[in-house]
Amino acid sequence: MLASFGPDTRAVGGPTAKAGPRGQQIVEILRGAIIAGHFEPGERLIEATLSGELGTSRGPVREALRQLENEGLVISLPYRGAVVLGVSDEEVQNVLIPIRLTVERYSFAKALERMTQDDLAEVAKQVWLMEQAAIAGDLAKSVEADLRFHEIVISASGQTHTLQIWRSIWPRIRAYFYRYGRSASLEQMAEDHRQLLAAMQTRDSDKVLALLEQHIAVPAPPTPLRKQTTA
Amino acid sequence: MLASFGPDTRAVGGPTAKAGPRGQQIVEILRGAIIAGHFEPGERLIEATLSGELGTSRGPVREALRQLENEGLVISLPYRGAVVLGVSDEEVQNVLIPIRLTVERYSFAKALERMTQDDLAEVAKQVWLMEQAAIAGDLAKSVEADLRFHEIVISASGQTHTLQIWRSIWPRIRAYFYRYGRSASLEQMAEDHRQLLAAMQTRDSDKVLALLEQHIAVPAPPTPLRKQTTA
DNA sequence: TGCCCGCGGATTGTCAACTATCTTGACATT
DNA sequence: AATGTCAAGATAGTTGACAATCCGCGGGCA
Repeated sequence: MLASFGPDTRAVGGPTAKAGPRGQQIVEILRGAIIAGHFEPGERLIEATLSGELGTSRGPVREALRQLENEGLVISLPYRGAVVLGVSDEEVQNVLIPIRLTVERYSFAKALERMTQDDLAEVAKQVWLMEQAAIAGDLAKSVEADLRFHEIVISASGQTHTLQIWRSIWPRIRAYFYRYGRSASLEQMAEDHRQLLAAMQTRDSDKVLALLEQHIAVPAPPTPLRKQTTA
Repeated sequence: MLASFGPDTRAVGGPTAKAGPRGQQIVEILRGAIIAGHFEPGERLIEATLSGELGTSRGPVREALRQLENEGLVISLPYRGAVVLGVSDEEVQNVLIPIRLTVERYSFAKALERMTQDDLAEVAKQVWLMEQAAIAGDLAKSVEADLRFHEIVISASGQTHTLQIWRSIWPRIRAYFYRYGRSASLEQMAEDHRQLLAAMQTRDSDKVLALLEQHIAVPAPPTPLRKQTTA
């Protein structure tokens, strides 16, 4: 056990992780801890232990582990507990990122026809937040705005499965970049999204898709330093 | 409620669906019922009702609904229950099938380097079962062998996330083809897999990938008869 | 008439205790 | 020395009762 849950434990997912109608908070706490590297790949997560540390019963913890399993951050072995999964360079390059591209290409194209001015305003808000976070050097807030930017657009496309798949892919990619610090600069990130937003405002489909590919395509080639296996 | 669960209710997933260390059977029963169309898209699934009909408590049913949610067959609304999801032609063509292609291309290429003779023998067994099922006109058995064929190969590739993603994509595609009867003939299906197996035995990567694309690519263009929405 | 408010039913969310199953290690057997 | 067997501990799986939440509906009020 590498992580500790004090009262100051924060999910990466939100500014005030306290919000949440149920023990969904637990999902965010655990996801944050895994993505931030407070758990090592291969580490075991035991329901009873976690529920004790989080001050709740096993029910919500159980549910949280199920969701993390769907997000690919954890795998649960019957009567053995859940173990934290790693992500290999290879799978990110060959599977996760191509899938993300497929999902987002379709979503953005679809969303261009359907987004209202209000939707675009909401997207613009995230870009602004991202710029502020970049100036402040706040990685967590940048990532949060990034997440929302894409989720707003994909939601606007109105395609249930597409959104659901995106939500199951994104945390793994995020964990990968967090763990190996392979992110572009915050400024570059904000700039990418600003251009994307500008193109969306003009409803220029070709331009949007070109920017999108560029944005999602992996910023740096994999450096085969560690032989990272998935367990 | 359109479905009834008698003692003869069978999951599509296996010959003897009784097997299973836990109420995982419930997942298979419900998945089978949804895919077979015993539930209409939009129909509500209530934990208490299902647990009563299935002769168990709400816990296992709850867990089953979570898994079905990951497989995209169901979506669960807090304090409102779970509802059965539909799949649109558009999402299948533009998202689900491209993702399946990405996953399987990578898996087959990877598996070619790693599969043992025993693995290939197990694949050959599925082809044989598929041929027998085709002769007998047994759709369920054909699909079962199809499932295993691909799962064996993807497992052999040893990529955790890839396998997990495939398992979350496949049920939706299966539900789509079941609902709209868009499958190729059983004979054609068996033939596809026989050729695939033959190419794999020669470790001819180009040939395998070419056959794979052909096999997965949608057999017929979507007929825009019903405006099928996802809920 | 039209709108706000609160009450009641329906449904999931949470909990603590109980049960089934697996894993591990010690010990006997060959 | 290798292997089979059993018991104890650890862990998830299951259950039934209770709490929290949401939604619709009907009555009161301007």
